[in-house]
Amino acid sequence: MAEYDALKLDHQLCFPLYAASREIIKLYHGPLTKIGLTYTQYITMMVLWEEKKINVKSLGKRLFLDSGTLTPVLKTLEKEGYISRIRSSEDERVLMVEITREGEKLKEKAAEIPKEIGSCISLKEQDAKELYRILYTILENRNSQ
Amino acid sequence: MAEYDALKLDHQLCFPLYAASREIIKLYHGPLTKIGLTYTQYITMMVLWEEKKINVKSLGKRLFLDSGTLTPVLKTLEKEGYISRIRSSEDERVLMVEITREGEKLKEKAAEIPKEIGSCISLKEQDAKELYRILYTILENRNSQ
DNA sequence: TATAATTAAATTGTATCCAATGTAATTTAG
DNA sequence: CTAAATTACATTGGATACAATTTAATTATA
Repeated sequence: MAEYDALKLDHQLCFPLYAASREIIKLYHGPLTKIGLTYTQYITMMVLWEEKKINVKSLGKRLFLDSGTLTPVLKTLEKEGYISRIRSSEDERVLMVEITREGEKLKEKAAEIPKEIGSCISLKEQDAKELYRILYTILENRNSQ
Repeated sequence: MAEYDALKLDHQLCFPLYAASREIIKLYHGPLTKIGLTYTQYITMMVLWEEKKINVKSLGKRLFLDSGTLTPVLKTLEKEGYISRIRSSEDERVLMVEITREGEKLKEKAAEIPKEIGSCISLKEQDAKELYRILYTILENRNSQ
């Protein structure tokens, strides 16, 4: 009478999600160390390479991270010279984060990373697309709640 | 001439994986706090509810975690009385982790958690299956390298 | 308009993660 | 047999994550 046991690692969706996420992020360690970034700093810079200027709240919504995580990351990136942090004059509560010339230059160094990593993840084109689609349905659901 | 930019958050598979993973794990915080576990402790206990006894290396392979992460987690679980840690007599390097009576009892308290969480993740049955399958192809690929 | 409620960041405290290194036990080679 | 290599786990140090709280600014309301 082998009944179904929901408390098995293999029966949980959260676990492969958690494990695969960390495994993939580990792949970034080498390439990112070469350009002196951590993964969190990297995704933060990706938003800034795209937006140029953004406040902490919007950045947090984009990255699914709160100020508890972002504040120290942003302070480090500022110290490295890649961004500047300036309070908004219209609303002193708001902190604007803006990319610097140095930050822009860093993008060139990072240019090869996506390709480099992509070749390490052996997923069929169709599976990669499916994965991407399903993950975003989860995220959209979350961000709207 | 808007050329494709691989360095966009939306063009990376790693990011939704990382974000979705954390979002899902956050769902566990409430239910797990009620029974006094963290997420890492929870997945560790899941392996032990299944295996009863396992060494640190095998546990780490199962969870994709190394001793740097597991050692402190296991010490905490031992202090709570849910597991015991005993060196193997055949090979003194090996540490065996075994579930206790208290640890077994904890499983009853955790029994409702999977259902509770499942209802929070609004994924179609088919998508959940696909996600599961694709994540495991990534993990199997990793664990064999 | 005062006061209450809300909001945006920062801070605090706890628990990971993980790379790198250390240590002790065991195996392997010469 | 014995030095070298390997293995399993522990330790260390740095960087997150995140819940909870605090602080300061702004907005809403009585």
